[in-house]
Amino acid sequence: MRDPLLQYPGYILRRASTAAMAEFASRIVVLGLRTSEATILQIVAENPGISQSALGRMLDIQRANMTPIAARLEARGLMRRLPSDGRSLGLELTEEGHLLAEKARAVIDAFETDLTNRIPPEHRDHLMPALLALWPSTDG
Amino acid sequence: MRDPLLQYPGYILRRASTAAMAEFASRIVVLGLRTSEATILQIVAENPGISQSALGRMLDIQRANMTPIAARLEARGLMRRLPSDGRSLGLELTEEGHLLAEKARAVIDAFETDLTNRIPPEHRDHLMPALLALWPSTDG
DNA sequence: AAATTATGTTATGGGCAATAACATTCGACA
DNA sequence: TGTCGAATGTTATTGCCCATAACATAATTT
Repeated sequence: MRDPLLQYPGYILRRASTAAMAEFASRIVVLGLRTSEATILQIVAENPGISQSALGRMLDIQRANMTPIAARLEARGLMRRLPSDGRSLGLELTEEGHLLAEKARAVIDAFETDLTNRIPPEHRDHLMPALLALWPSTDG
Repeated sequence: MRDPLLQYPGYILRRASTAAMAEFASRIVVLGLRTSEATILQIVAENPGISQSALGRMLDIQRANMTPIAARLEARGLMRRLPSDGRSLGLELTEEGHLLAEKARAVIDAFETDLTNRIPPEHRDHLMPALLALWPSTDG
């Protein structure tokens, strides 16, 4: 019963991420949100007027996949989509959206704190820079 | 255009993992394998006779999801499923399965080496223990 | 012997990502 | 100014991975 892949950082990264994402999903679903939706609320709250495309580029979500997410948030009354030029849609949260974004932020904060506390202190400060080095950010 | 979540390790973990998994998938697909299949070939090669259930427990893949994966690998002539009790199926690779597992292993090695090389040396040794601490391994 | 647990299977659905094709609009440039 | 390429949003479709429920069968426990 030996796992020959346990020595590999990419493999551990995948396993750890899957587990963490599942845990977060179970925490955020109580607000009626998916992971992607909770993230988008945070970004739009911080960047009012951002276009769907720009949002997608920040989050590595393609235009085609952003459309139904944004439409869903708008249909729930959490977000407005205002034409900025003739082709772009500028996004901003409604009052209700801001309230839910704040609640989501609290869930995120609690989750991230728990996660951080699980890391042995001597490794804690190294995780972020190591992960950021793996992640070919937006400029790929 | 500011991402307020960039300070959070769980968020970075998700983004980095998604990107890394996509890169690996694109490398392994040239062997006609999915990520999960490549992993399973490695585990079964190292643990001949392991049951579907035990394999699933090692990989956090549920029985119900293991069935079609194992059936597919068997149908491709890469793996045999031999009844060990009346209810368990013991897994072992065919000759062809071993050959493909070795090729997959080479792809994995190259990928993991590339990944490791991206990490600044001073952070390199901290990534694995930090991730392992996040990952509630098998004993939950 | 009976009750519980374990294994494998089938069916079904959700979430996230990728691709192709399309219509519209903006911008660059001759 | 008119044209052409690029950008934006949309629809439709597909694939991969994970989750749950229900079931039949076999092993284990009591």
